[in-house]
This record gives sequence, structure tokens and C-alpha cells, in this order.
Amino acid sequence: MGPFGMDTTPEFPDTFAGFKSGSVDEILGHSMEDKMSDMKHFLMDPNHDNTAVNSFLGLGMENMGLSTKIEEFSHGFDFSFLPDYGGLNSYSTKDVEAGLKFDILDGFLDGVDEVEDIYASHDLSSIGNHFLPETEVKKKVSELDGDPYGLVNLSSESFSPGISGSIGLSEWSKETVPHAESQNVSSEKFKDSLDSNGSEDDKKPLSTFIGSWVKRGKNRKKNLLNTACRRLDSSRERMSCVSYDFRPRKGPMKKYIHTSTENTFSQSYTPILTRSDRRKNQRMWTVDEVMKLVDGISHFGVGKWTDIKNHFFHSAAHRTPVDIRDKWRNLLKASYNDREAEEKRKSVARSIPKEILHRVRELASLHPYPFSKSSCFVHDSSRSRSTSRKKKKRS
DNA sequence: CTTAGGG
DNA sequence: CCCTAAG
Repeated sequence: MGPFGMDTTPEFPDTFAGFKSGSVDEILGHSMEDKMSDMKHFLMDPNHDNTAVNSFLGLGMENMGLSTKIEEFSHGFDFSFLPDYGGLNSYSTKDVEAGLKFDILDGFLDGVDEVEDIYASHDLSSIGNHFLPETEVKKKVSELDGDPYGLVNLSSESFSPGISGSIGLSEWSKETVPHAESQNVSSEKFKDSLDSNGSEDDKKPLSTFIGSWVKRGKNRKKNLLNTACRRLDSSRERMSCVSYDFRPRKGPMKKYIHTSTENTFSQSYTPILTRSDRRKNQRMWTVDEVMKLVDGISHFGVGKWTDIKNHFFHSAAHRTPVDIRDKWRNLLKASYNDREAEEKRKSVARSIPKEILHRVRELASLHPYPFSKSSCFVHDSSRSRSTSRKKKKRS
């Protein structure tokens, strides 16, 4: 019985367990110090080209340069101590490994006490003074928004800790490091999102975004804040390699109608999301992702969506556990539709390889599914017997 | 925060 | 994909 309570679960070698619970230095020995100094050199070295430094300051829009920098950066770490995940007898072993690697990297960055220590975010001016001639910084900022508010004087008091704290390096490590999934996002899509909603906002001064951002962050219930953050994240992620995005929203998304024309006092507006609005954040699931999902379910079981997300979709920041759950729901539907409409190519399952759908059905029969209730499936007599046969638990 | 469910 | 309720 593996650590996840499943027979197919891969075993983690002791070294890995030791890494998670024990001292980092014990495992890494000297190499950590070496890499640490490497990193410091990277951060301190004034000879790096402007693209890298500007992106690091979050001022550069030519952020495509950053991704390559970060890529080299992260590849500079020696991950050889990582154990082979093993046991994942199918497609996704590579991704799981990648996920673990990023986990390690994140943990490492956390280990240096947030980024403030190395980032000196409360004293951005010093970075400007040491790494770039102030005129250089000024120039870059001016290019951004014309600097109508004199933000170029990045004295420490003009940046609230809340803001600077949000510009986390660990965030970059998660979201700007190129990975398999992000290659699905073409540069055209990147340009599209810039064109579609960037034209208006880009003319506004930087300070507008900061103020708006802070306001929206503060006055909000906890639940809403979480989702808001997620949406900001996903928005930023969708911008491909944009290092930092002050844009507080993606544009006027919601239209409202009065449910009651009489009652002006009760704020009874109900948001109406048009189809295009909803598709704004929609990203097509690739066959590869579907395979990973199927793998994840076969390893962790239905309902362990956070686990599946962490181990199979770690590098895909846009797939939340809920998204994954939804996709599984749709896959089930598709698999059953496919069975009943075997030859009809108009089936929802048209783009999904048959083999995968078979696996979906297998897993569906393996794990009794919670949301099998109504609405999702059309219950007809032809299928009821086969499902009842398969509904046996496999304890 | 996680999941289940409904929209 | 979004939103919310419930644990």
C-alpha cells in the first residue's frame, strides 16, 4: 500500500521523504550554497542586459526576454538529487517530474524568506541606482505611461508593502517559466489579448492601476478575494510571459439587468454573462491534458482533484482543481454519449480519441461517481443495466 | 481551503 | 468556465 492508499501509487524514495521533512542542507550539501551564490550573482550582476533587469523590476514590457532568462536561470539548478517518481507507467511521468522540480524551486525561494530579502522591494530606488543609471529607469517608466505622476522617483514610501509583496519572484517562477502547456498559447493569442483589452488601459497612468488594484483588493470579502486573485493569476498567465500586469481587470465583463424595476434600493441586479464573456477565459483541453487527467484519476481516484492538480497539472497554472473536476464531468458525459451515438460524428466526443474514452469509461465504472445525479446524463433503459453492473465498488 | 452542484 | 454552498 503506497503513501496514497492505492496499489498503483508510486513509492517515494526515502531521500525524498527526507527532503520534505528534514533539513535542506543535509540533502543538498554544498551545492545549495553554490547555487545560492549563483543566484545572487545573477541578481546582483549589473552587466546583465536591460531586458533582464527591467523585467525583473516589472517595468519592462519586452518580457519575452525574461522567459529565456528565467529558463536559463532555473536550468542552472541541479535537480539531480530528485528521485525518479517511478511507477507512473504512462504518459505523464515527465510532467510529474517537472512539477516536483518546480515544487523544489518554489520551496527554495520560500526558504530565502520571501523575495523581499533578495529583491529589496522596499527600496526599489537602490536597485535603480546600483543596477541602472537612474535616467535609464526613468526612460523605461516613461515609455510605459508617460510618467505623469512622477513615479520614477521610486522612493521607498511610494510603494506600499502590499504592492511590492505581490510582485513575488516565486510567482514568476510559477508563471513565467516556460513549460509544456504554455506552448499551447501561441504568440498570436498573446497579441490578441493585448489588442483586445490592452488598448484602453494602456493609456492610463501606472498609478491608476495601483490605486485601483489596492482598492479592489482591500474591500472584498474573503471568498471573493480568493476567486479574484485566481482570476488575476489566470489572466496574467494567459498573457503568456508578461512578468507583471497591473491591469486590475480584463475590461467591463458583466452586463446587468434590473430584476425589479420598482425596487431601486435593493441592489437586485443579476449579472448576465454572455457567451463570449464566458469564453474569455476558456482554453481548449488538449488530448495530452485529457490523458493526464485520466492518469491522475487512475492514480488518486475520483474526487482527489487537488492531488491530481498538484501532481499532474502543476505546470498548468490555468487548470484549477475545479476545472479538472469539470472536465472529468464532461468526459463522462462524452463517453456515454459516444457509446449511444457510436457512429454519429456529431458526438461531443468527436475530438477525443476513442481509446481515452474507453479508459474514461473504465475509470467511471471503477469509481462510483458523486455527480452522476441527473442533468448530466440521460437515463435510458438501454444503459441502466450496464451501469448498474459496473456500479460495484472496488474496495 | 476543498468539493459538490448548478448555471 | 463561473459561482456558491457546505464541510
